Amino acid sequence: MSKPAFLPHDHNHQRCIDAALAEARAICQRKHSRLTPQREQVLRLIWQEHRPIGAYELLDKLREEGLKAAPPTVYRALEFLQENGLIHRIESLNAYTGCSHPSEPHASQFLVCQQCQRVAELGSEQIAEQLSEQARRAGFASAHQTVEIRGTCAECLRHFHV
Amino acid sequence: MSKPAFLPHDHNHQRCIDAALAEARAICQRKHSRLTPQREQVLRLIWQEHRPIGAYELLDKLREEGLKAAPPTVYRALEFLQENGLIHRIESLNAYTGCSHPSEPHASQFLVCQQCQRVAELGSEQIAEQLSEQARRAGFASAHQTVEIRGTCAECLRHFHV
DNA sequence: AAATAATCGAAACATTATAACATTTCTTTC
DNA sequence: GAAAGAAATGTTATAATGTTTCGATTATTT
Repeated sequence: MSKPAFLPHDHNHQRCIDAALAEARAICQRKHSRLTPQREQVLRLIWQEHRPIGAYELLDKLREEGLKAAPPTVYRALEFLQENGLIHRIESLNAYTGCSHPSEPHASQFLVCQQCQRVAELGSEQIAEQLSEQARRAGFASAHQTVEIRGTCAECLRHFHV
Repeated sequence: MSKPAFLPHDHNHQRCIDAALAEARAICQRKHSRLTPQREQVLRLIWQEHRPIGAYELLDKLREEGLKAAPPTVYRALEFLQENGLIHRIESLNAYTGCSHPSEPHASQFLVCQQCQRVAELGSEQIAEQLSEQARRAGFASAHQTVEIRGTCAECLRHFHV
């Protein structure tokens, strides 16, 4: 995978959304996973935000779009999207964000900006390896890593002199 | 700091508890932080478990010990203990665990066993450094790292052949 | 002792997540 | 294309986690 990237605040985000949805459709078709209209709608709503979005925020947006949805509706969609690698859950925020390169399995470490709330994936296999290795030295067999770094992104550093 | 350690399942845990409480009292005295009876009680209850414990579990235990406690009682104590580096919050479990070496500030990565629910601290400055460095290359200023590895500890690997 | 700050009590409320079970829709098989 | 089975969705209720607010109490300082 490529380098981590916080896109400029003013980039054309519609392109991100369109690309993400197209990629998701392709992936699900390949895997015979059923990206139903509802699931795609949730994925689109997630991508429409620039920042991780909570389950109940999603629920509100679904309702704004006319769907008669209850919490399980959202959580089921989120579960499907996670299982298919299309979104990530940010544990430290209880929120969900679109995966920026869902086509290949990858290590995922997250940079979470405290100013603008945006998230970027680091995706360093090296770090993932090293974590697994250090764990192994303690006799521990790693199954899944949660790596989230809070801080300030480059753009916010410039703007706010934090 | 020293090597990460899952102690044997059958170690004398009372010693861990006593040592942790003694160290906590010393630290708080040094810092003029007020380790009140309630706060110490919460810390003890956390150490009495071998695994991370949730806020509401703690609440139940406080009540079992005769305290008339409400959620804020617990959360305030947890906040104090965290601020003073005496406990850690495990984000992926929404639960709290005693810090195994509170006297010195340290990097903290956690190994979380899915079988026995116990947690060990990795404490690798090297990994912490590397994460900060990778973030910095993306122009990102790190403030806090959450690193949690789910998997199976050595003892559970032997016992359960997972 | 009075003033100030820190801690605690209590009630209400807010947020996040799941359980249980009925119904509908899609897919497969005949 | 009809029946059977599997997957997805609807619905209601509830569990689990976390916060706000405000008043009372206790500790510390002056």
